Amino acid sequence: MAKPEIHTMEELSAAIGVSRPTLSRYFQDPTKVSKSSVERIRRGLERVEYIPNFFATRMNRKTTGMIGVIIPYLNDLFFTRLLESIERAAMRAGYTVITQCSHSDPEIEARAAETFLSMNVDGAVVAPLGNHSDLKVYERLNARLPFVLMDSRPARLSGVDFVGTDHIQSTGLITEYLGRVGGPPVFLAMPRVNFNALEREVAYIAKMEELGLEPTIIGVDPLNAEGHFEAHGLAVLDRYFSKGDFINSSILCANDRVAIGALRAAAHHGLEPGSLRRGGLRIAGHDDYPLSQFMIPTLTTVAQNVEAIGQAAVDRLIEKLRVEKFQANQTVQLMDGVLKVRDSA
Amino acid sequence: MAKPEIHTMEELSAAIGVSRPTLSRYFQDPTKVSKSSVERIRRGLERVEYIPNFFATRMNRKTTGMIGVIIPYLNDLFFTRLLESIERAAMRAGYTVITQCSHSDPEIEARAAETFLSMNVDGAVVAPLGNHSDLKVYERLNARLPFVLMDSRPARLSGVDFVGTDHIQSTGLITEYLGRVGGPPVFLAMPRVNFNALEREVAYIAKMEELGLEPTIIGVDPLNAEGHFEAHGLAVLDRYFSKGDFINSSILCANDRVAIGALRAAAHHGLEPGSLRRGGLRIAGHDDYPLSQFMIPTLTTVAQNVEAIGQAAVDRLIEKLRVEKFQANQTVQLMDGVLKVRDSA
DNA sequence: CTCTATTCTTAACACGTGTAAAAACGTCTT
DNA sequence: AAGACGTTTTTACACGTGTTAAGAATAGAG
Repeated sequence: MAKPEIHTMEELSAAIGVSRPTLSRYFQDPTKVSKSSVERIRRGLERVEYIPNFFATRMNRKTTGMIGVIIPYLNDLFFTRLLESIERAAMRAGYTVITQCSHSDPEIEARAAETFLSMNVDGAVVAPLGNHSDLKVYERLNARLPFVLMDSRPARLSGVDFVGTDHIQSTGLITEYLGRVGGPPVFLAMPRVNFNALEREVAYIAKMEELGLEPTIIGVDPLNAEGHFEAHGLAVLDRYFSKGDFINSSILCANDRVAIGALRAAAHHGLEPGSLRRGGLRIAGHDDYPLSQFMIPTLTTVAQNVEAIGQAAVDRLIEKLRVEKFQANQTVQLMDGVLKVRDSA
Repeated sequence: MAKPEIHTMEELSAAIGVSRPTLSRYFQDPTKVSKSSVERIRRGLERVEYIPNFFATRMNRKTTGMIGVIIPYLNDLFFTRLLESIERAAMRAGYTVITQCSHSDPEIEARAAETFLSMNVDGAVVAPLGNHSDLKVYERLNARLPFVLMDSRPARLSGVDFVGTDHIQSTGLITEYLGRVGGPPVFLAMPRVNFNALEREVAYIAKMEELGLEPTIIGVDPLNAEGHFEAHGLAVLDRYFSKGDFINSSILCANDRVAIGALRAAAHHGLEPGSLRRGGLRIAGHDDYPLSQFMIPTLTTVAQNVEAIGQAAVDRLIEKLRVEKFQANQTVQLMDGVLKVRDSA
């Protein structure tokens, strides 16, 4: 049962009687070798245990066929969906994805970038950490690799390609909806862990002013550690609801995870947010988090087109690494959000 | 501003006046080099852009310092928590984690295993895909690497280390609790995507028989594609509730995601699951999914000790790769679940 | 100042595969 | 049978770093 283990192409060449360069070509692209040889090699490999050494192959090829992806954290289904869509798109294009998670730590993010450089990845896609991440890391990657930022965009960074949601549009859309069907919406901010947090605040204010309404923002000061969005939404609204504030308001949460905390706060105070009764409490979110449709009540939100963002990021990356050094001008792709009207607002 | 880019140690050696072998030792372990040289190298590296080539270093070292991790899917916070705890544990021990996601596809899982072998990872931790995954993949990894399975354990696989939750204990715990505070619990199964699905069913039946109660299992036939646990729970209970079945039962869901769907089904039918009223509908889950505490009502469940499982898996792996070929006997570590009594049951 | 221990440099080979050039082989056409 | 063409083999060098052996340089102790 135990096939003999073979560790080098040289040995394999001796074992199955095909020259090493032919084997090398076979493993890179079987069509580069005549059918008769392919057959001989196939049969040989069945009798023997051999895998080409990953490092040795990558070291000598001009292209490694790998793209590096960095996401800020894993415990968020939004990012895992994004990651999945990127992996699928990359797989379709024949690339291998190496994922690194920065765990909300700029140092880890910087180290991951170095790893990508030292691995000669063909390109890199990064979802930035946030305000406290080191912009030099992105500039460095952008200067040395085909590089695309996604999801959230540092304000003070120029010349870097970006793919994400148009928050002016998406946040404006739901702000307008809330203003139309209920009272003027209040914005429940999220901890400013990334640049989208602020972008959505700004978009909300702009839309409110356009509608001639007075913007109100609550929950800016983070009460919790980063990344605990639900706990943040719960804590902020629990305080307000305890004082009787906002119990009849339309509340637009900066994202669905905050909104889930908000729904919990409402339930805790016996409030039933919903669009049915005019004038009552309404709660809405942003992102269309996978669980939002199962919340009680189901959560009204704006869906980000995650699949399109992942696909576009990979497409743009591949476009860049094809033209090699032509350094085309900066591309910024902003996808529209889609309103998902459910029961909560 | 732009430092000169240096691509090899040879060039670096010439540029900063330190011999190549000394540089090699410096990058592997700076303490292997005298303080004066360390200082000279440090200063040199500040004036120059250089990163050792990842592949060339890994190819020649006997140990790569990498451990491979395979998880079945990303869009589940249970697995991302597990992954995070493994990454933390590995980082503490000085190892780099390479993650691959099998996307519920045995072929991708097998390919990931091959990749790990060809990368000469020092060890591998795998959360199995499920019934349809190829056991030979695990046997192969186990024969060639320090290897640990986690989370879910194939029944017909021997001699492989395992770390996971003791489902007899955990499921027994909540079954007993439900039986004590309410009517005899019904078990809402989950699609049998992994071995835990069946283990929990069996554990439920065993405990029920121990308690002298009649076990009832519903939702075994999956109505949905794999991985859509919430939709499964919702669909199954929606059917039953529509007919008036189980509306006053204690329902133990195979995991929290199923339970979230179950809560949604209850809400849809105007039912309010909870422990307050005797004799009414109760819903409980398993896992302590991160969002369970924010559900409406908050979800009663059994917490898996994810942090301990990740840590134990890494510990065991490191233990194995220290003793190298001593092939110690099989180790099976089962962690206890902890009851989390909340509002839903 | 010499002796010894440490650390460094030099030189060389190793790892496993990519790749190029030239020679050898096979098959098909004429 | 000769020629043309495509494929394979042979041979050799390349990639960037690990690693070793021998000798040179340096430091500290006496």
